[in-house]
Formats: sequence, C-alpha cells, structure tokens
Amino acid sequence: MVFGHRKGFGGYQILIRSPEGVRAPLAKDMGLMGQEGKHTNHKGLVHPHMGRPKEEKERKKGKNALPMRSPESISPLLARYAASQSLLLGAHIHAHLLKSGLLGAFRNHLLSFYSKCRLPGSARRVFDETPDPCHVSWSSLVTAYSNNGLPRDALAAFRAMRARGVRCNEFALPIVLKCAPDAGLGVQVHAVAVSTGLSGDIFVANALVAMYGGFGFVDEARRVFDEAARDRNAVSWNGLMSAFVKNDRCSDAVELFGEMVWGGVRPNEFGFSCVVNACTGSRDLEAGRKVHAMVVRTGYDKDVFTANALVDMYSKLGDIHMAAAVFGKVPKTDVVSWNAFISGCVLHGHDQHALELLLQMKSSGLVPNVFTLSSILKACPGAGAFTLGRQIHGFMIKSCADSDDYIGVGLVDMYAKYDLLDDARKVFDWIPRKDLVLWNALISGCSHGGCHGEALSLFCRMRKEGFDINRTTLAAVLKSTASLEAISDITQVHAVAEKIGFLSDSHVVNGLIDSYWKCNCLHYANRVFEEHSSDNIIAFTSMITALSQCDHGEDAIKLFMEMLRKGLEPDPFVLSSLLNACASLSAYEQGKQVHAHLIKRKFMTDVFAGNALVYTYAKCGSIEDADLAFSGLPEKGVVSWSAMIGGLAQHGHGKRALDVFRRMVDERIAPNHITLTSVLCACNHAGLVDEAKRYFSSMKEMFGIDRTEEHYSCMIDLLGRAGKLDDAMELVNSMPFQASAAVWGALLAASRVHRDPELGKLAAEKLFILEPEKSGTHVLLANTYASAGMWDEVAKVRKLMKESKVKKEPAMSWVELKDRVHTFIVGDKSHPRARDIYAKLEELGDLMSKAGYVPNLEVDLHDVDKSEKELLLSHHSERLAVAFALISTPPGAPIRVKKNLRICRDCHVAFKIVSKIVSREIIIRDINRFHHFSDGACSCGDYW
DNA sequence: ATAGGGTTAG
Repeated sequence: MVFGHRKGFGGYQILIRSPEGVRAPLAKDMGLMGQEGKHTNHKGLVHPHMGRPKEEKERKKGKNALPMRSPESISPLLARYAASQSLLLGAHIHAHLLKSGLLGAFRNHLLSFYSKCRLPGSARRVFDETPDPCHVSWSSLVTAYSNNGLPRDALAAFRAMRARGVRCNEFALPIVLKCAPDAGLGVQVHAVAVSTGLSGDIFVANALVAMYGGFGFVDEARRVFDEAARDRNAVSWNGLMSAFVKNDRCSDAVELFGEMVWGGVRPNEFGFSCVVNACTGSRDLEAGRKVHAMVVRTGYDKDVFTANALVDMYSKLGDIHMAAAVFGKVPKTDVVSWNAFISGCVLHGHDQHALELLLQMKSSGLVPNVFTLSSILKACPGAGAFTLGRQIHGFMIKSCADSDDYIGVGLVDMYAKYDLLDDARKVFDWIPRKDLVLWNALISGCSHGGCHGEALSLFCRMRKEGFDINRTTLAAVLKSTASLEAISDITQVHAVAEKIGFLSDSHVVNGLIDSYWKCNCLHYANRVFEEHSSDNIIAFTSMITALSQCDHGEDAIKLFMEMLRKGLEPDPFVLSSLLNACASLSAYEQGKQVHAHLIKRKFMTDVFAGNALVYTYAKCGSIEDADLAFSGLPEKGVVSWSAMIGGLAQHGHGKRALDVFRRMVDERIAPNHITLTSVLCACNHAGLVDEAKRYFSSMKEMFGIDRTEEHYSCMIDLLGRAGKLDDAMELVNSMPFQASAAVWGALLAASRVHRDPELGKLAAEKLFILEPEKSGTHVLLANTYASAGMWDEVAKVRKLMKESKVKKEPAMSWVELKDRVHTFIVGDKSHPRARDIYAKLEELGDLMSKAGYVPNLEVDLHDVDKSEKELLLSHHSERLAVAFALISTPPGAPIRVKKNLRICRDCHVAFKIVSKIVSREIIIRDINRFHHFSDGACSCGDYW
C-alpha cells in the first residue's frame, strides 16, 4: 500500500508498508499494535533516516550486551536510547524495571522515551498504569500525542487534565497551542495561560504569537509580543516576523527585522530565512541585497534554509545571475535549493536550462519531487520536451501522485500548449477535486488553442456549478469572445464581471476593450475604458490598440498624449501599440517621435518595440529607416524578418526582399506562413512570376508550410497582373478554398488592364454578391468595358450603379506635417490654405503641359464635358495633398502622402512629371503598395 | 516556541 501521495517525492520517500519493516518485530516484542506502527513523522511520511538503529544492530550481532544498570544510570540511558531511536534497548530497560520493581520512579522517563520513539500508544499504556499521574505525567502524555501527529488526542488529554484539576505547567501550554484547530480554542488556552499566571513565560508567549499568526490574527500576535517586551528573545522576533509573512504583510516583516537588528538582537538562521522570504514577498530587492550582505558577514550563508531563501528571492525578483551565484555556493544543496533555482530558470524562460538542471540534480543523488516536476512541466513545451512531459504524466499515475493539484494543472497546460486538447480534457476529467486554477488552465488552453466555443461552454458550466471565478477566468473567456466576435457573449461576460466586482481589474478591462473593438463596437470599448481605468497604463494600451486597429489612428495618438499628461510613464507595450497607430496613419514624423521615446527610455532592446519600429518605418514610406531599425535589432526573430521582407515587398524592392529572405534561411530562422505571404507579395510587386511559382509550389517541402488562402490569393493576383489570366483562373478552380472577394477583386483589376471584359463580368458578378456595399466594383467593371471600347456596357453599369444606390467611397488622402495630419478629398476647399493650394496646382498645370502632360480622361466616368473632367482630375485628393506639401515644406524635402484607395492612373502619370519639375521625391502609399516618384519615374515601373 | 520550493493569467 502506498501512502503520503500528496507530497510523495523527494526528501521523503513514498512509504511501502511491508511486513519486513522495522515495525513487525517491535509489535511482536512489545505486544503493541496500532498507531505507532507507521513510523511516520507528523506529515504522515516516513523519514529516510528512519532505518534500523545502529545500536540495535550491534546488539543482534551479540556485541555490546546490555550490562546490569544501577538506578541512577537509568534516566540518562533512556535519554540516549531515545535520541538514537533504539526501541529494543529501551524496551529491554522497561522489562528490567518491571522485573526489579523499580518502575514507579521511572514512569515519566519511560513515557518520554516512548514519545520520542514515536510510539504514543506505548506512552499511553505507561500513563494508564501510573496510579497517580502528576502534572509532569500529563504534560508528557499531551506531548506524546502532539508530537506524533495526534492533535485531537493531545487536546482531549489536555482537557482531561484540566477537568481533574491538575496544575497546568509551562511545558504543556506551547504544545497544546500547537494542536489548536482554530483560533477559538487558541483563545481559550490563552485564557488558561493568563489565569494560571503562565502567560509571562516566554515560551508560552512565543507559542501564543505563533498561534495567533497562524490563524491570521496578526494584531493579537503583536499584542502578545509587545507584552513580553522584557523577556523577548530571537524566537519571539522570528515568530512575529513569520506571522507578518504568513498574512501578506511582508513589508511589515522587513521593517520588524530592522527594528530587531537596531535593538541589538542578533538574527539567527530562522530570522534570516524569514526576512529574506519577506523581501521576496514584498518584492523589495534592495532590502534583500542588504540582508544578503548581512547574511554573508555573519556566516549564515552556510545555512541551507537561508541560502535557499536567497536563491528563491533572486529567482523571483528577476536577478537570475545572482540566483545562480548563490545556488552554486550552497554548501550542501537539498531538493528545495534545486527547486527554487529550477523554478527561477523557468520563470525567466530558460526552459532548456531547467531540464539540464533536472539531469544534474538526479546525478547528484537527489530525487525530484512534485515541486520540481511541476516546474519542469512548465518548461517542457518551450524546451521541446514533449516526451519528457508524457513520461512525467505516466510517472505520476504510477505513483498515485497525479492528483496533486499543481501537477494536474501543469499537465493540462502542457497538453493544451501542444494543441492536444483531448488529452488536456482527459487529465481535467480525471482529477477528482477541481479547483479554480485547474478550470482556468483548461479554459485558457481552449481559448489559446482556438476552441472558443468550448471555452465559453466551460465558463458557463463553471458558473452553473457555482464555482468562483477570477480575473484569469475572465481574461481567458474574453479572449474567446473576442475571437468569436460574439457581441451577446461579451455583454454577458461583461455583466458577470460587473456583478462580481472585477471591473477594476486591468486584465479584465483589457479583455473587454479588446473584445468590443474586435466586434466593431468601439464605442462600448471606449465606455469601458472611460468608466473603469483612467490612470492605468494597461488600459491605455488596450484602448490605443483598439483605436489604431479601428482606423482611428489620430485618436490613438491623442489618447497617448493624454496619457503623458496624466503623468503615466510609457512602457514598451504602449509604445509598440502607438507605433502601429503611426503605421496605419503613415505618420512618419510621429513614428520618429515614438522612436525617440524608445531610445530615451532604453527600450531599444525590446523585441516587440523593435519589430514594430521596422514595420512602422516601412509603412510610413521610409524603407531606409526600416532597414536601419532592422539592422539595429538585438535579436531578429521570424517576426522581424517577415516585417522587413513585407516592407521591401510593398515598396516594390522585390529582388532585395528575396535577398533578405535568403539571408533569413541562411541564418536558420524558420519562416512562417506570413513570411511566405510577404515573399510572394515581393515577387508580385516586382513581376517575378517564375520565382513566385517556384516558392509557391515548393513551400511545403522546403519549409513545411501549408498553402493558405492568402498564398493562393496573392498568386492569383500575380498571375493576373502578369497577363496570365488563364493560369489565374485555373488556380481559382483548383484551389481548396472558395475564392474570396480579394481574389475576384484581383481578377477584375487584371481583366481591366489586360482588356478581358468576359472575365471582368464574371468577377464583378461574384463581387456584387460577396461585397454588395462596395462601390469600387461598378467603377472597375465600367473601366473594363471602357478599355475594350464597349460603351453600351459602360452605360448599363453606370445605370446599375445609380439604381443600386451604392455610394462611391470617397477617395481621401492624408499628408503629415510636423505633428498634424491633414486630410483631403476631391475638390476640397475646406483647408485653411485652400487658396494657395489651388494656385500651386494651376502653376504646376502649366509647367506639366509644357513638359508634355496630356490628361487621361478615360479614368473618369463623370458625365461632364472635357474641360470639367480635366479640372476634376487635377483636383484629386492626392494632388491637393501633394500641392499642400509642396508649399509647406522646404525645397528638396521628400513628400509622403497616404491614400485610402488605389492611386489614380492619371495622377500616377502626373506625379512622375511633377517629381521631375520640382526635383522632389514623392512617396504615395495607396491601399496596395508604395509608389516612389522621383526624376520622372516611379519605383513600381508602372507595374501595379 | 520560530523557517523553505510548484500551477493558470495581457
């Protein structure tokens, strides 16, 4: 039979009850059965040192035979045998005393002997045979029970003693206080102590401090401590410190330690280990280092408890190097030392190192226990050690230790991280007593692994079964509602969170904001933000993200300014989020400001911020800055490389993008599906059809990446642009996905360029169904017919467009100047400098005509005469933006404009000429890509 | 009479 399965590993071995054990001969010899048979310590586990005592072995061999003893030598002899746990020798003396009739004088000594040999039953027997037990006999009996894991019997004996009117002594009280099951009984014992005048005894006072501390009554503990001011010793200080630590008042404990040292009391190993734990609990690394210095000065760094506490402190407070240094110097490491260091490594993400430590630990002869293994389980996914994780699972089942709460959670989490939700679920179902953390692990696993419906239904089950939930539960389930974009579910979770008072929690607020904006409910998101989190950086980050993702980049930047005004210090998260806002706005100047923040606050080593910087500079039209940021990254991950390749692709630097991709492969960074999308995109913008075909057909075997819908869509677009319309259609028909609006849109555009009205008609019909609200479809279809000279069809489409009441999405352009973004729509006269802008356009018009520019009237479908058409063309939003930039920036400065639709073909021609006339670089970011106009040419090579 | 290590989570 196995027992002790809760803490069944490590310092204590799992106990197998076997007839060959120490106990069998004892039971026979002594005629005693029952409690004492287990030889357990108070935790119900066998201690490894409890082997067969040396003296007993020697006697069996016939050496050292027991001599006749004089009465005076009996008492020290019993004490010696008790210390060496020599049961048989003690029993021999017992028999000798019986025989010689000397038992009476030694009953209390025997009682104590049996108690120390963990035989409370024998002790009781001696006590029962005592004709008139005195207070010493009673105290010894209470001690025998208490020290051998029988607190109820100890209490019963104490009550019997009180009922018989036996005087209570200072030895019984501390022991019985230790047995008190609740504060009520503790208070009663306190009353006894006061009434018997024993409360002045320092041992009693210290025991009272410990009792009150253990039950959460720190103030009571403090009162008893204060009353014992005169006799206080180190134990009193340590006891109160420990009371503070146990009750989440770690900083008070640290302060108390200072008081103690100041008062001239020298701390011992108990005090040191306790105060180090207090520093850990209050996250006070500064105080911790000071204590560490004192520990070294006084030589207590040799104490395992203190050293372990230091390892734990440095691990948890972020100085893993110091943790390693202390760990390396622990004179005799035990399981706890290893556990503390291993968990520290896992906490810092050094998963591989944690596994190496496990091996070292084993080879140093120590057995890992449930504490070790729960940390190791956490490290398995990161270290790619799935097999080890499975083995731990098997090991746990075999040793009946799998019902350990932490191991259960660790297993659920590990299986979930490997996307084995069925296995996670099995472990979950198998665990009989499910606690909150276990539920959370499974729900988080589900929402992480994309099983959002499952996560939601688990959450509902939890609520129905009356389980408590916490912020982790809510955060996980909100992640799922965000992905499901299920507004009614969000409002329900919102209501639950409100009901149980979790709306002040930043993680919950974060989840709600995130869910709401993903459901297009930006106003709800904003309401949550305004109502619950005015001065919290996480909430600001969420809201800034929400605004920038919903195309409210300007509001995102405004909110950031507000955050600064409130005196909140930006962190790398909020700055990364802000960079995304700048990217979506093409706000180059703002992006540089954020870059400055990052440098100033020493965040340039942050991976997320660094990647966002690359992405933002590329999106803001400066591929050079993006390249610089990319080269400066301390660590380039797959996201960094993908951002750079994608940026180059958007700017039409196809060859450079492919070079970077080759470098990435050389450096053994595994590309993902996003990288491959960027690669295909690079080929697309540079017209590299053969390269694209090669990557597209071999990506699975070369990089193990399955082709997604996006890859197909990019490939179809590429074939279409290159005029290979048949190949494109073949791919549409053979791909394993329904063709999306993006695919048909690409085909429609291709059919216009390559004058294929039949394909254009097919694509447009699909688009009318897929995206009935979009106006561009009509325009493109009409253009397609126009390009083939089918004017009747053009007229029909225009009529259709009027009937369907589809409004044309207004074309807009933005240009950034210093810290403001200026917006323009076609024919816009609302800008304060409108007069100057139009004058500039007129001036340019003359110069352009002289340079040979002829307006391309085909691109405009308005039913107006020729001169009016020309005027409309020359007042397109992008032209207004460029003209404004020309009159507001110094000569020679590059001009960056962002447009919400594709750039107009006539404007494309115009800007080529303008760039030459004014000797400026003009950079237009349209919905698809970047156009760099310079010296009469565009970077896209007119291929777009 | 006073002491230690572990799990979920933006």
